[in-house]
Amino acid sequence: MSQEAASVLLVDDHPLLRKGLVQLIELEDDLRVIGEASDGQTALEMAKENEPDLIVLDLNMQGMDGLDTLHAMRAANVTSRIIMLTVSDNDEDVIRAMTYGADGYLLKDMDPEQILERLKEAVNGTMVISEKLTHVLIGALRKGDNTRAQQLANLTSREHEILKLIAKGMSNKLIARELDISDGTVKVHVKHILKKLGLKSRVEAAVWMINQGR
Amino acid sequence: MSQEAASVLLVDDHPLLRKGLVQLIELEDDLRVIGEASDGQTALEMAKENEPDLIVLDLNMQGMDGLDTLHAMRAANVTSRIIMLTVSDNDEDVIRAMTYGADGYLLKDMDPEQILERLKEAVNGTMVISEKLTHVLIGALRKGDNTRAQQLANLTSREHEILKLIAKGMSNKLIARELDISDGTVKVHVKHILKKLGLKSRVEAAVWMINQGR
DNA sequence: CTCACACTACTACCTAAGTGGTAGTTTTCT
DNA sequence: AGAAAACTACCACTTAGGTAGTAGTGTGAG
Repeated sequence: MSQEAASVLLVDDHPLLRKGLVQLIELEDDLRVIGEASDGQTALEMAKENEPDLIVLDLNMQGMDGLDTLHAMRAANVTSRIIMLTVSDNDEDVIRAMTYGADGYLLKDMDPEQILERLKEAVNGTMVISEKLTHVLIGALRKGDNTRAQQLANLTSREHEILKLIAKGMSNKLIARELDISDGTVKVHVKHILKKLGLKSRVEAAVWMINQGR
Repeated sequence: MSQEAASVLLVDDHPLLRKGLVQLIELEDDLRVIGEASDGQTALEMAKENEPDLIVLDLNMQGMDGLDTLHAMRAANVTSRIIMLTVSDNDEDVIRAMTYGADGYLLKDMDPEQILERLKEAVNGTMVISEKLTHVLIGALRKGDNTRAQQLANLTSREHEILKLIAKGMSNKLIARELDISDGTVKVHVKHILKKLGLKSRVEAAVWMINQGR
């Protein structure tokens, strides 16, 4: 597939982890790190400019998180292969990442050798997922009735936004002020959120969000 | 201080991060990695056997977490310098780590060069703390009145019990049933909890508990 | 023993949260 | 263009949550 080394962009807000990845990747002649970013914005810019063959994207970043960044990149027609790398084996995250157009999802606690191998596979066009996570996808593909991930996926972006604020402990009034809408409207959204998630109160929603979401 | 290189034990459940650290440390002649562990148990055993000069300990590990490991090591009379390394700049964690006998507390999002420098300082006996975190300690040292950790310690066992149930998303009525008391009484406890923690609602309490507690 | 505190319970009151319905506007999909 | 869904807003209503004060019981410290 490649006469020359594939270009790789690393995105992670932990310099230490980037360091580990760089070292790992540079062992491989087929891969060459052409850039590093520690946040979503710069990652997006670099991706648009350089169109690397492969982007390794951390899910848990401050500010614009990994999913947002992924979303933004695909919206900006970045065609690079994008692999999510994360500590979390959270169901929601995996499924969202895949629906947002990720080409793979790897866990940081994998063996470095395995990670490297998967990255090479990814460049060659294979979908790569940690073994731990394949069952999640299988579950998600079972006719859409009760998967939590689907429940969450069914939330509108507004609802999701509000759910995140609830998970910060904010009251309807505060949320209303934050989003510049009436608190009655917030109540409507909260009602829908609770219904869609099958929960009984904002407290349950907050707990659910903190445990599942991010 | 040292004719020969100081021995270092790395403890982190992310191989990738360990890789980054190893590379970083091996740049330095003064430091030599003599072991790696991915969990608390083996870390403890290795620490007891080898008594390394320095132990770099991740806070967020599965199973026995970093604080537990630290605690266990000190209980086993491990005299090595122990530096906590973590993503979290959480107040509780910092204070707990220091009271449990950590010699330093560094954040993973620091510059690798800085981290390395701090590790060397630590070997030479200096207390090292990320700058971001010094203010936390200052706050904690201000006559013991308002530290979060102490606030939590000030909760009665009943209040703590109820706080945990709130953090599961339970309503006053459910909690009352669970504890076999009236829901009015639960309200009283909740009021006290909110007052002691300086929070405004059970939702904030739930969020706080989930984030701080464990 | 006495004092302090935790735990319990109750009343009364007020605010926040959640439900149900209607309805106008914008966005998105077809 | 037209249908469907999202977002907004309002009203009316019920329930849950939080505050304030009083008070009885039990327990542990001094």
